[in-house]
Formats: sequence, C-alpha cells, structure tokens
Amino acid sequence: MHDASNQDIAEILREIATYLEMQDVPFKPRAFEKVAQTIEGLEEEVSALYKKGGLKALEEIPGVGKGIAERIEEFLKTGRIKDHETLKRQVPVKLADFAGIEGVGPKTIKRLYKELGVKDRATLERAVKAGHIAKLAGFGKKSEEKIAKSLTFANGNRRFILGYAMPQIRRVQARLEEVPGAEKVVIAGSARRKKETIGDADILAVAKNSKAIMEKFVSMPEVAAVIAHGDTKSSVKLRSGLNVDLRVVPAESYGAALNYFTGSKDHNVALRKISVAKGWKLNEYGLFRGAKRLAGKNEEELYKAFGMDYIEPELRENTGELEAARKHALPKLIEYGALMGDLQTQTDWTDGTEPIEAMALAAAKAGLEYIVITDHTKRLAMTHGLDEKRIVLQWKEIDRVQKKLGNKIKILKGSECDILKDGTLDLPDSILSKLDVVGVSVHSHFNLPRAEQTARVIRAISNPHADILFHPTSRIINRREPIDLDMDEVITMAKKTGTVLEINSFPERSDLKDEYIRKCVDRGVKLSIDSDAHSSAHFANLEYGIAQARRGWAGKKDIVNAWPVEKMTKFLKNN
DNA sequence: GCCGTTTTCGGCCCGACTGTTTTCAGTCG
Repeated sequence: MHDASNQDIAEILREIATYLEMQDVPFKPRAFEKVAQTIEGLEEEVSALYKKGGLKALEEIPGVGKGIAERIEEFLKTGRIKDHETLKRQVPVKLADFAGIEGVGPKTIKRLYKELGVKDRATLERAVKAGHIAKLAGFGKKSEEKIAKSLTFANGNRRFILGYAMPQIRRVQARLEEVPGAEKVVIAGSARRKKETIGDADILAVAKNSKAIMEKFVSMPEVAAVIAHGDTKSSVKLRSGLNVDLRVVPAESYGAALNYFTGSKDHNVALRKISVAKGWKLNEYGLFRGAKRLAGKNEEELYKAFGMDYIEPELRENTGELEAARKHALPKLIEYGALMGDLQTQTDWTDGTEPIEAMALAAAKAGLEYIVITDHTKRLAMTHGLDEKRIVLQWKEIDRVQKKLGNKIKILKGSECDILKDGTLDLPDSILSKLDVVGVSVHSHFNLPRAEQTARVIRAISNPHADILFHPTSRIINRREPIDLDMDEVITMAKKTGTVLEINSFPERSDLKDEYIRKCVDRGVKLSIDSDAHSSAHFANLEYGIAQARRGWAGKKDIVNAWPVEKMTKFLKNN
C-alpha cells in the first residue's frame, strides 16, 4: 500500500477537527487541529516513525495521545478513519472546497448544507448566484457578497515564500510610515520570526491617529480587497494574494502587542500559561497583576518580568527557548551582516548570468571579503557544466580578475561538483585537490529509496576532497520534495569527515531546514550560509540564510563563512 | 483529546471585527 504522507494525515485530522466543531464538541477540535499542524511541520515521515516504533512512536509526537495515535494507525493501515466517516456522514460536504472562503467556518458550512444543500464549490457558487444565502436567517447581502468575493480568489490558502513576500511587506510598511502621526510601524508575525514560508503578514503600528493610518492601509494601490476595516484592526488582500493584517495599539502596549502578534502561537500560549501560574494576566495590552501593569511597553521588560532574557523572534517556537531564557542559557545567534564570505556562487561560465568580475564586485558591495566561484560540473550538461579542461581555463580567468581587483575582494576557486548516482563525484580527484573549496550536490536521481540515497550522499561527502554538502536535501519549496535522506546519519557522517553542511539562502531552497541546523549545532557539525547567487542581485538573499541559521540556534562559531578567510580555508583543509 | 514546575482530573489563550443583530455568534489569528 502507498504510504500516507504527512500532508494526508494532517488533512484528515483537520477534517475531523472541523466536523467536531460543527457538532459544537468542546476542546477536542483544538486537539486535532493542533496535531494536524504539528504533523504538517514534521520533517520525519509519520509513516516511517510508525514503521520504526509503532503506536509508541506516534505518541511521542507532541499533542498525540492514545486516541489520536490509534486513529493515525488506522489511517496508515486502512487509508481511512472510522470516526471521520461517521462524522462526515452527518454533513457530507467537500471541506477542502471551503478552505479559502473568507468568513465561512464550520458552523456556516453546516448551515449552508442543512438549509441550502451546499456541499462543494459548485453548489456554493450556485447558491450565491441565486441569492439564496442572503435570505437565510442571520445572513444578509453583505455576507453573501463576501462569499462571492472570496470565490473569485481561487488560490485557496497557499503559503508564501519569505524571501519573495518580504519585499512586499516592507513596501506596505514604508507606505504606512509616511502617514503623519505614525510613530512606529513594525513587521510582526511569522515574517518577523523569519519562517521560510508565511501564511499571511502582520504589521503593528503605534500611531496618534489610528483612523488615518487605517485609511491609508485599505486604500493602498496594491490592495485587491478589503477584508476588514476597523479603528484598531484592518485586514486586506494584496493583488499578489498575500493577506496583510494591521493592528494599531497605544504606545504603552507596544511591547506586549508586538510579542503577541509575533507569536508563535505556541510560544505565546506557553508564556501565557506561565503568566496564569503566577496569577498574572498577559494579553496584547500588557502584563497585569490585577489592575497593575507589570510590563508592556517593550518586549525586553516583558521577558524580564518573567525572569527571562530577551528571546530573539526567530527562536520563538516553544522548542525550549523559554526555559533557556529563564536559565540565561540562550545561544548567541549569528548576527545579520556577520558573514565574511560566500561559498557558493555561479557565473556565466555555467548557468549564472554574470561574469566572474561582476559577481566578485557585487559580493564586495554586499560587504563580503571573499567569494568562492562554484560553477556546475559537466554532468549538468544543460548548464554547460565545467569539465577538466574548462575548469582549468576558469582558474586562469579567476587569477586575472583577482589581479585586477586587488584587495577589493578575495576570489577563491571552487566547484559545485555533481554527485553521481553511485555517490562518486563528477570531477577527478586530481582536479578537486587543486580547488580551494569543493562543494558537492545532488542534481539528479531525486527519487532513490532512502537507503540508497543516504549511502550515495555519504559516499560523496566521504571523498577527502569534498568540503561542503550544498543544499543537502535539494528540496525546492512548492516545487520539489526533499530527497529521501536519513539526515541523522548524514549529520553523524559529516561530523566524522568534517564536512560542512550548507544553509542555502535561495528563498525557495532554504535548505537545511531549521530543525536540522539545530541538530548540527548540538552535535558540533559546522555550517555555511551561501547565497547560491546566479546574479549580482542574489547576494541580498544571504539575509534569509542567516535568518534560517538563527532559527536553528546557530552562532558565529557554527558558521564557517562568518570566519576570516584563513581560518575558514584552514578548517576545510584539516577536516 | 491532551496534559502536568500547583494537577492523573480539571482545566484547556483571548480579544477584535463583522453582520445582523437589540446583545451576540461566528470567525480569525
């Protein structure tokens, strides 16, 4: 039988949650919903966990107890869950069709089904067209129009890649900053936590005249639809499809509100639990003991009131940061702008768009002191990958450019050498041994079974000349699944061979994922943060690689290209 | 249904906005 993916499992659990909500069952919906979200974010396949450790392994997933574990087991074994089917029989609708419909939740779905026979997108569209919805008790013209409007946004609830959403969000931020009386306009939410993908954007403002800033917000040229427009909260959909929420709060609540709207939800709930245990109350307006305000005007004093150090937004996922903050044991994260070099860049020798010199100058302009030229190798024929002869010619060109640029920037010779199917490398050792930096990467045979794929990659990084494993899982967000690697084994081997694992800053790659970065940090495996630039504009993406590293609790000590060039190359030589 | 730095039973975050309603349920984050 084909194994159910994490996405499949998350989906059916979420459907159970929605059906339970329709029946007004208290608390259980949240339990299912929460697990659905956890499983969605899990790197490890749940089916693999189950195969290895059975029910017990399932119960180790946070939020999964006996009940949900058994239901997951049932789903993995039979492809169905009885409870789900029983619930579905009562309201047999295609829930997925309602996913992107603004303002339509479980209760409304149930009523539309019971009273109008609406069961999917097509029947919903018909009911809207016929004007049936406006006639229902408790509904009106506006509710119907709202549904009609969201039906025209067919894109559902896709997630946006941070690196591409961020410029849009910053543009909105800049517009709001121009409004007279706007004292602070800051990006909150998952964008502030620098999640690799975001569902929507949150902006928080402190302003003398909240009406004026709201007015500006809903009338920006990039707004496609206004979802809500109030005095302190408004919500719009941009033409790009991105939803943006704006909240305006008084200055004394700024820190509490920023904390609240930055999340994550899990982090907030955990913090609020601590607050409840102390007999305090924490909300977006402040931290209170009775009527007395203990903190709220900035985040530092808020955490301090809990006896904690300030927690950087990238760490706020409730994965141990609260405890570490209380023990004053948070890591010192690598700072934005702290990189000294870039260990993966492509030029017009292969699939980059600019010459070596232009790339080197752009890197210097981005504040870097060294750059490694790592063009593709011959196996990647479509990029005109370098063979033994052309790479030697490239070295000459690098020497020429280096001479010309002098001490503006140091240019190192490298390669993004293809890992062949059997784990051998695309260039002979005689060439690799002459390079300053050898990166190796998978660009083919993405679908090998786990054991074979893992053995392939391990063989590659075991080559004494291999320094870095570039974009280790080769995933491309929304486009290509990660290759099936036993990452624990790869990390173990990387430790043994002194191989550096790359954090690729290209927004749709963001590879490694934060949880593996953290494992590397814990186990002393070094990392690099590379742009994988194919043009001079791409050096700006390093910001997102640094963000990813921070989300994985990495510090300067963990990142080899945050070190001076001599220390970096010495490390690669000796490891 | 899950979970435990008061708890293995009794809690489970909390407030804004909307639409249609004279006081609130549903939705969202």
